[in-house]
Amino acid sequence: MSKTKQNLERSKSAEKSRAILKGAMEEFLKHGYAGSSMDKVAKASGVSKATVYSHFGDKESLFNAVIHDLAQDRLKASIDVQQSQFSGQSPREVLSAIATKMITNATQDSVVQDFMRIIIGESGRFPELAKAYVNNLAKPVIETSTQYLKDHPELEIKDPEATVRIMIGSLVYFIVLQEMMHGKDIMPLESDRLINTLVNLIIKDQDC
Amino acid sequence: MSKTKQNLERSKSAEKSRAILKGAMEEFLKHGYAGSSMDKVAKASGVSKATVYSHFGDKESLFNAVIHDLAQDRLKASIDVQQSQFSGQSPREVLSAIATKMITNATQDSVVQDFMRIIIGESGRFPELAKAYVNNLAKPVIETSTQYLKDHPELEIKDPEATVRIMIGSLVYFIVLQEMMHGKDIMPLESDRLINTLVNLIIKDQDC
DNA sequence: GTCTATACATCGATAGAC
DNA sequence: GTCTATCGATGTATAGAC
Repeated sequence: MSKTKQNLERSKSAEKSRAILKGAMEEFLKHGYAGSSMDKVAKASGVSKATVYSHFGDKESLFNAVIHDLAQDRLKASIDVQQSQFSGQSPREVLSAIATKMITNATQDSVVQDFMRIIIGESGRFPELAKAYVNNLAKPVIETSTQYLKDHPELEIKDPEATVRIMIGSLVYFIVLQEMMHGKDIMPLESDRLINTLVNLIIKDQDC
Repeated sequence: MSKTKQNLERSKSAEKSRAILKGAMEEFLKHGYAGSSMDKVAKASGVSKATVYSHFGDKESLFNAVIHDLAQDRLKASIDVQQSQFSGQSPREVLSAIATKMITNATQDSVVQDFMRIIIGESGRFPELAKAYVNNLAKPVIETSTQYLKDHPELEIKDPEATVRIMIGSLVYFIVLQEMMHGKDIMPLESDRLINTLVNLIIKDQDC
């Protein structure tokens, strides 16, 4: 077999792998792990069931690959807390912008919500996947935000990491309760009220 | 059939219902909805599968009954925020006590964690169950705590409800990240640091 | 490598004896 | 009311042709 033909075959196979990963992602995000079947994954991917098994071994391995792919690529942008794009603004503006961006992203992107549902729901049966989420998504956000607070000693924040956990926790819980658990139908709350109160708590006024 | 015999039959039937509910609860909390089978539920309950169906109709109805039972009875105590038991203490002590109790309960009781996993994980496919959780568990806690802050105007809290959401959110996220998602192995944090920072944010010092 | 066809277990749900 | 036995559908996974 010629070298070009080898590469062609290899890229075709890689294409199938991506197609399977994409189909499996849709299926798992929609129906959960136990609620998904390899038959439907094969159909959604446009390949036969045997091809799915030849590429990913078994259902658990495929689920692992899907979640890791989501945690490493697809969702990195959603939680991207780049200080660079906020440079030149006051801490108050920066914190407000980060909070607004988090809530907007999670509210508009159904993949974010489905991913959080599955990663929390399966965290008991798939602890390694939960840890991958913590390492790849939660930890970077917390550490980057903590460093930002440490870089601004004029804010006089005694415990930056605990403060960041309070901020992130408030925002995540807002998304979980209002959007994912459909709480906005029952006890609505404007996100601006939460964000303003949060920023006012963290950044104390000078005149008091 | 005599009246006493009727009552005996009725109570026997009610006993079976409770046994089924208990067995189904174990099964659903451990394996999730799709991961549970009616065969295993029957085995765990000590009755035949046909009896399970004659009492609860189908799998979905049984799941509904289990979740509602958990949300209405089993978990009410875990989130019981009774001001009465905190009377006579300062607001600072009361808030610390509430936060400590929430974290302690959720950390020690695996049923609380499994319930949160399943109610969040299935909130997309069972929105009514998520709403039942909001109405029966989240809403009462938020409203009671909000009323407490309103009853203490000397704290000068501009937006009591938003403030409560921040507090509850911080605590729930701490439990989710550290315990349920196994984050304590990766990025440990003493709960006291979170609680102290939280209370200091909400209750401003007089001397500033 | 990828397909069709199939093996074998388990699923939700029910019929019929008692 | 509760059981055993069983139905048809669907589950994961694989064998064998190409």
